[in-house]
Amino acid sequence: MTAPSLTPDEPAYLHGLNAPQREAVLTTEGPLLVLAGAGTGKTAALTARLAHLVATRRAFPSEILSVTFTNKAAREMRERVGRMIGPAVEGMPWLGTFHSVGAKMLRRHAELVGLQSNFTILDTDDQLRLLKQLIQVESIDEKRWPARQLGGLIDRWKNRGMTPAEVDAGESEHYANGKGQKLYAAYQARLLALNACDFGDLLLHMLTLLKTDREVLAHYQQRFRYIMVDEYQDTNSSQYLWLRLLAQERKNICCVGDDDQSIYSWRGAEVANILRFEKDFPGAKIVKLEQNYRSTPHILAAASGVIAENGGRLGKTLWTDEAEGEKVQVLGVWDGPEEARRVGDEIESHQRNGGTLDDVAILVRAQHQTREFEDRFIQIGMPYRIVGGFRFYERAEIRDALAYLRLVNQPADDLAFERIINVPKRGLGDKAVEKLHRLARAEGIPLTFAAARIIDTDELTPQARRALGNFVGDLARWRDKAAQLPHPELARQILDESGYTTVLQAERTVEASGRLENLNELVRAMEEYETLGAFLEHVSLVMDNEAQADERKVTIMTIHAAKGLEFDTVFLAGWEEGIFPSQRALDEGGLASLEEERRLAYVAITRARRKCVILHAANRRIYGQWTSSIPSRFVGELPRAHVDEESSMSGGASLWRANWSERADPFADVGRGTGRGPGWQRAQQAGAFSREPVRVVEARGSAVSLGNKGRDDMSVGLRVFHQKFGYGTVAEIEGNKLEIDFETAGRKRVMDSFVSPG
DNA sequence: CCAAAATGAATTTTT
DNA sequence: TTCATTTTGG
Repeated sequence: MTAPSLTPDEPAYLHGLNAPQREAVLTTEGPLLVLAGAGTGKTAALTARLAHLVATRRAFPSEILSVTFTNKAAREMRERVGRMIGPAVEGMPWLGTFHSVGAKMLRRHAELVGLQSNFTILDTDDQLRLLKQLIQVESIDEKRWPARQLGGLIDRWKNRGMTPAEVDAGESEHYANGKGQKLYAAYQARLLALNACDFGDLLLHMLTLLKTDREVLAHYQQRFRYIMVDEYQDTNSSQYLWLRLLAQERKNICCVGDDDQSIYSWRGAEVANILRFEKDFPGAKIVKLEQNYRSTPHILAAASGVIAENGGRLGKTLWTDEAEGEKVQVLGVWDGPEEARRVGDEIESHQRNGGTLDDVAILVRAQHQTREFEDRFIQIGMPYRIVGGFRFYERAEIRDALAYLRLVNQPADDLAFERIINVPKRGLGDKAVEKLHRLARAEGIPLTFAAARIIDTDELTPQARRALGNFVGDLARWRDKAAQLPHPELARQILDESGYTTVLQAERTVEASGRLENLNELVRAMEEYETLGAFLEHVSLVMDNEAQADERKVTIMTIHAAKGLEFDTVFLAGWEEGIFPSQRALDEGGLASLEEERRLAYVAITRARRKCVILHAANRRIYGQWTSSIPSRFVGELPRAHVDEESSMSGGASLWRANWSERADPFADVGRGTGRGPGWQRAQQAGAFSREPVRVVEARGSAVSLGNKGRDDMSVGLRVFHQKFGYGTVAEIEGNKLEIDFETAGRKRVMDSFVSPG
């Protein structure tokens, strides 16, 4: 990073920036699009620009809106800007994620959309439970029309900035024969009644407000002298419309992004937003950051070669001053376990050469691929860390604890109430809850109040009545205490008095003690927040759990999770047709999805600084079935000059390559049902495998038919063993169901998969 | 009401 | 195969 200084006394924030970066920083007025390739110093430019705006007094920190997608990105920017401009960064209230900024605005104007400013922010779990209730009310078969599907649909509508009124019949048709719109409307009404918002609402409500309320719009248009947007290629329509309205007046909007790294279209991101920036903002200036400070030329060339296959790009050419380095390695292996073994071996030799483990990452397409590595690494004692999966705030015990706090904070939070009414067990089951519901609905009051009322009647059994009475009493007491006690102390008392900790302590298992530990951590985390409300806001928006970067471990994660990160050595596993590109993506989205998968490949390769190893296996077990597979088409798209190929099977990967190039239409099986058809057949014909594949199974259906066929090692009179019921004799066989006379447990009907010949 | 048994689903997931 | 969720029977 050396660029000649423009002036000897130039400000510190320009140090080390190259010419295009400087241009991005110094272009303050008018619309600006910064196309920043992977590893080109985007954040450096962005933060310098912020510092520049403040240092040159073009705006007060409070007059700059800068939005990111992740809390991590926001935090990083805040820290870096802080280092440049000092404490003034404290006065940057509008630096944050789209959602946190949206929430902040919305709390100010909540009453204009029918909310109170202490509204609750629901997560996907709450959202789903709410939808299930509404679906039931409409007596729709939830089997046929899952709540998830409706949830996904509503999210998509919200991503596109559509309120229920804007959903037309065609759209509505996507759920339960046209009931989609009605349910969406009902859902929104219910949210208002609960004084709650889902993630989408944080933006959609604000968008509606900006569109309908001139005063509010004018206020923010005036306020934000400058707007900066990170990862612009990931914005959805609603975010785009929101930004466009806010920028309309002053037009000082700077968007930074990379169309080649757009990998979130399934979450509503519209690459089109970045592609048509110039049209949206006439007179826009475009700056390209193309000098890469991260990877070797071979790695860059490999990545560029793959991404070049995509159409409709804005187009950038990454280059670097770095020395050659190693070629990208492509490794063909026999099966999944061998893949894990090879990676393990490579990492061990990397260690022997003095390399450290936190320089190494294994990137996979889908979470389940991490298993194979986990198994192997446990075996060889390789320290690893799997990123993703369950996050702290998604754990059951944490969500339970939060539900108690939410309910104390906001009595109308019915979802929290339902979650914990019988947690820990109080003897308040479905029947009691149903009665409560009925009363609450009839009276139009929250469950908490309905509960207080119902205990004065004889609707419930005496037992349930007493339990509920206690619960209502507890809640009232906690609410009183909330005013006096520091909130971490309040939380501690709630957990004790509700019996939650007692139940866990009584369990005496490893898991239970882990949960208690988690709850302690939660209470500790609360101490950093002024109020209970502030803490709850943090939890609903900042659901990330930092920590544990201490030990030296190999990182295993999905490519999606790796975006924005970099490692010295990167292993890219499972580059096989059907896995990557994922069959499902191909089936559902055709060419557009294939291109997104290719961008994923590009993101994956560009994570590597010095060494990049791509692996593919010829055989893999998928959902318990052995399936043979051929290398990903992306392997074939790697420019040969920058790649070293090796195969643990005779024949070698070159045969697979030939195989791809001879195909006239590379998208021939896009959209095909199973994707297991022509691909593997061709691979076999081409003689790519030196041995017979273990077993080639017809795509689907076999699992089902096997399941019902029953097993052939069972016969009437046979003595068998069952994990739970012990020994017994088979009395009857009906498909895969057995009637067994157990020696101690008596006669039971069980599935044959639960017994073994004894 | 609860635990065991049966059933069903299984990319990616910044908030 | 392995998981989470729903159904069931005591």
